[in-house]
Amino acid sequence: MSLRYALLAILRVGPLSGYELQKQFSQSVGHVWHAPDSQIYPELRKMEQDGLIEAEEQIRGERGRRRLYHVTDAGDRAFLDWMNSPMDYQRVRDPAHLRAAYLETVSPDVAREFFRAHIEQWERELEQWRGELARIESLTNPILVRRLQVTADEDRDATIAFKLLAYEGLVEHALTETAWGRRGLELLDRLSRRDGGAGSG
Amino acid sequence: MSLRYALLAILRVGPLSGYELQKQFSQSVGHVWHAPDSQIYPELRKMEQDGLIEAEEQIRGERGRRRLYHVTDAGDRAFLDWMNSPMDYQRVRDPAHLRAAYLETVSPDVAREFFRAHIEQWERELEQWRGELARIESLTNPILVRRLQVTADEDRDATIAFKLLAYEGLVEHALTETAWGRRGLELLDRLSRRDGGAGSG
DNA sequence: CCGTTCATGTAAAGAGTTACATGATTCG
DNA sequence: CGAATCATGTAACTCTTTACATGAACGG
Repeated sequence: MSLRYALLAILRVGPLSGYELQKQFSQSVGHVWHAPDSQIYPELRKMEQDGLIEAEEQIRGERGRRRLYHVTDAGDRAFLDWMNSPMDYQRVRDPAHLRAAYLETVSPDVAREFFRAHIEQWERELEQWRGELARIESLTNPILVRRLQVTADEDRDATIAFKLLAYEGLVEHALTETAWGRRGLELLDRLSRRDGGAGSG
Repeated sequence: MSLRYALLAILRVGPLSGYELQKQFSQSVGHVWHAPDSQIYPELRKMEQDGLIEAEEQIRGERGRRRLYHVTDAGDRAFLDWMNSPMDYQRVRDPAHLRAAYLETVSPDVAREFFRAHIEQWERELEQWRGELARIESLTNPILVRRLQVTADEDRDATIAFKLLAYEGLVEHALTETAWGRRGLELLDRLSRRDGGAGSG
């Protein structure tokens, strides 16, 4: 149910069309909460039905149309209610660590490839999140800039600080994963040395 | 789609009923991949239809029945195929970090409670995983023991080593999260000192 | 006979993924 | 006129959650 609140978080700063929202989304919150356009458009419609947002239908050219959404008071309240409610943590579901626990069933090469891919995957995420951190620090993230324009002076530091903290947490997670992947590769080295060196005789 | 393979991983060691499977599951793999019984029973039926497992229906008492499942050759192949296929990583979807990025919209007390709950949540997971690590090291995990009984001598070290590595990775993740939560609390302290101390004047 | 454990599910709804589908505007 | 971008969805499917539902065997 977080998609709705992720969308509200962005829309609260100012009105956007579904298309713009989707773009902004994939650049900012999308790094924390991915959603494809096929999920965003229907969700916006549902939010409109629930009275959380309202659309201003605009005409582009002869037949083109564009729905500019803005948050209603009810939507604002819904967002703040969510922010003030306790988190419900989902149970852990970690396919990579699940698979890692059974790597003795595959060849060393496949196991090695598994860890290599794991490291690569998390290095990609790392890059994304570090990029986002840099854009927050340098105030070049357009959404953040727009947000700061509607934020009281004394709240600006906190606004930036929380965003930095959030992305730092993600970066730390990614670093934990890449480090783990490298330990996996080291384990494979040890196991192959043992097999290759002393052998069973 | 990992549930199916998590179930196969356990069943491969030896036949179990849905009920036993569910118990074992919640004790071992369930720490990495949670599934409630209402998901396990139907999945077993589907796996049976797909020919990955077979049931031996047993009668208990007058009307009680019990389906003892075992993995077929096709099921064994399916598991190994999965293990040998590349992982498909899901996009990140992290409600806690999403929320953290917007904590400036709530009171310091609520923000503090958020981080406290985050630390508590991950300390619970930490405890689970450390317990599992201990049970692997001391060979008191019944599934692992059964597995080792059907494992060739020279593969036992690797079997244990991969399981240790998997749970160590989860432990490290949990530690990263608790550390992040504590940094969140420190940030709140700094922000409140600044507001309380210097104020805006 | 009563509580615990064993035992197996169904039904409905919600969340997310993937593939498909369409068309307008704008810039060169 | 063609390509890129703007713009908005639907449909089908899979996965997961939550709530509901039932009853037998066994130990005391």
